[in-house]
Amino acid sequence: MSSDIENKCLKKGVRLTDQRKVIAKIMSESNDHPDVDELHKRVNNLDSKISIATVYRTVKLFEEAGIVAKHDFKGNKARYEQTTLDHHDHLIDINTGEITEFVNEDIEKLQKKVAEKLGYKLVDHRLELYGSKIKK
Amino acid sequence: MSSDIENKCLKKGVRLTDQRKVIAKIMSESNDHPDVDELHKRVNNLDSKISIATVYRTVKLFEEAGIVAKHDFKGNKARYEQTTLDHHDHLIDINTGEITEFVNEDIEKLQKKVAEKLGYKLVDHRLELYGSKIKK
DNA sequence: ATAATTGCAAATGCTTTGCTTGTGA
DNA sequence: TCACAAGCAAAGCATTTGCAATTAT
Repeated sequence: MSSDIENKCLKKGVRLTDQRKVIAKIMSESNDHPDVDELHKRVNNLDSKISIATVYRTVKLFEEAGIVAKHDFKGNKARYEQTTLDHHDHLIDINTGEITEFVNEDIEKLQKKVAEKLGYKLVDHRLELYGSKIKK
Repeated sequence: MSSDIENKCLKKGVRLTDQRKVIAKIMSESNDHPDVDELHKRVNNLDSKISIATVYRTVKLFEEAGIVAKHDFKGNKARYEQTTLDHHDHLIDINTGEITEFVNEDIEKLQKKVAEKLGYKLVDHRLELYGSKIKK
């Protein structure tokens, strides 16, 4: 059974090795935002011989192919997630590290407007909210 | 003549050494967002014996005292600026690296609202726009 | 066949730290 | 005086890379 990411690799002409298939499968199944260490652990459950160097190389390759997205949240190592159709930003729980995704079109529009007012074409952006859970 | 940052140190009870005075002066005079290497170079023009370790330690100290702000823009080393009264965000020119500061109250409000809707109290945030200059 | 990929260990780049000597309040 | 700070070099940490062996197409 080929994973979602595996199919994207085929489409983009990314050569599929056994290691890449395993990493693709793990990332396709992950609904969180694992860092390389965590990915390596999960990958090693399926094939314990895959090195962390290969995970680093593969994750970078996938990122350059637009298949996965890399995030450098505050004070942490890089974390990855499969690219989705929709654009979303992240809210990070400062106590637990838990990540919630959100979409807000109004903010998107304002960002574009701000950039244009300053004489720039908006190419990319980064919006992260850091908060603590409100107990009710 | 004591610098702006030097005064803040006095107010916060941060011990003032010769090295810290020099670093404070340099940062007070800087209107850009220098990284530690750049700060070290500027500082060494006034006192060539100040080590980069001291710059690292001092910049961290100032940050913890709320005197300077640290930014980790995409793909770069940490950069610093003196904290100002107003809160502002940054637009980074993807071609030149040039940084423009901006303030947008509407975006701020929306961020707070988004966090609350998700059950969080907004504690901190990060908003960076990346763009390329529009030629006219 | 053969250019690309892997695993390993060593190298990297930024940042922090241990230790000894120096110094501000 | 004496707890704290500075300078130096070594250590840390995440990530990248050189090289010889292996593999996908």
